[in-house]
Amino acid sequence: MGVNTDALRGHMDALLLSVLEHEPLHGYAIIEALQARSGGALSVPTGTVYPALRRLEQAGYLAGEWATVGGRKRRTYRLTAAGRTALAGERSAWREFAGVIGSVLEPRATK
Amino acid sequence: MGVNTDALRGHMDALLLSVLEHEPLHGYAIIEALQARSGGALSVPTGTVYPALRRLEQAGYLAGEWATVGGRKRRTYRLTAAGRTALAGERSAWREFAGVIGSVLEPRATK
DNA sequence: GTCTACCTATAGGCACTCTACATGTAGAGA
DNA sequence: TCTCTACATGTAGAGTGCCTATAGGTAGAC
Repeated sequence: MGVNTDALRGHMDALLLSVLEHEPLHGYAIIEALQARSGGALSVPTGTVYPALRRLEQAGYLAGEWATVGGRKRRTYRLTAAGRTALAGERSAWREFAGVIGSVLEPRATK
Repeated sequence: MGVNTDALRGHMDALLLSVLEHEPLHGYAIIEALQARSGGALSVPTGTVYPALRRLEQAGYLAGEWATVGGRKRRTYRLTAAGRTALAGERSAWREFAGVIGSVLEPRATK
C-alpha cells in the first residue's frame, strides 16, 4: 500500500492543480487533501510540495496569498485562469499517458 | 500526439519487461515493439533503452546474449524467472498508481 | 514544560531520462 | 563507386524534479 512517489515525476503538477480546482488551499491542507482523495495511498512530503507550489506560482498557474489563522501563518494558493487551462491540459495528457502505458503493459488479447 | 517520455520515469522498467514477456528481442526491436504496441505514441530514444536494458540485466531481470544476424551484431534479451516476478509486480504497481492518480484527478462526483 | 499537531521552507543528493555524439554493417539506387 | 537509408549498439554529459534531512516557529493539550 502506498504509491512509490518517485513515479509521480511529471504528474505532480496535475495533482496539485486538481486539488485546488474547487477551493483554494494552503500547502499543509493540500497534502492532506491528496492523501484523502487517494484513500491514504499518497503521502507527498513537504519537501516536494512547497517547492512545487512555488514553481507553479511562478509559472502563473497559481496565485498565493499569506493569511494568519489562529496565530499561524499560511500561504493559501488558488488556481488562476491559466491554471485552469493547464489543468485541462494535464488531465488529457494523463488520459493519453495512462492509455499508452496500459496498452503496452496489458495489450488486448486480439494481438 | 505522442507521450512526453519524460513522464515515463519510473515506468520504463515495466514497459521493457512487458514487451519481452512472450519473446526475446534485441534493443532495436524493443524500441519498434514499444512503438507498435502504443499505436505510434511511444518513441523511446536509444540513449534511454540501451542503458535501461543493461540495468535490468544487472538486476537479474533480463539475460542478454550476443548473436550475429546478417552480418550485424545483436544483443538479444530474454526475461529471467526473476524478471517475470518483477513484471507481475510492475503490473500491479501500475494498476495501483493509475487508480490513485485517477482518483485524485477525476474524483467521483459523489463527493 | 513537554509533546503533538499545525505550518512553511531550504539544501543537497540522486535516479533516470534526455540530447548529442560515436561507430559500424548491409543493401538499394544513381 | 558513392551515397543514402535502415539496421544496430553504445557512451558522455546535462537536466529535471522528486527525495531525505534539517530547520524554524505557533497553539493547545496533558
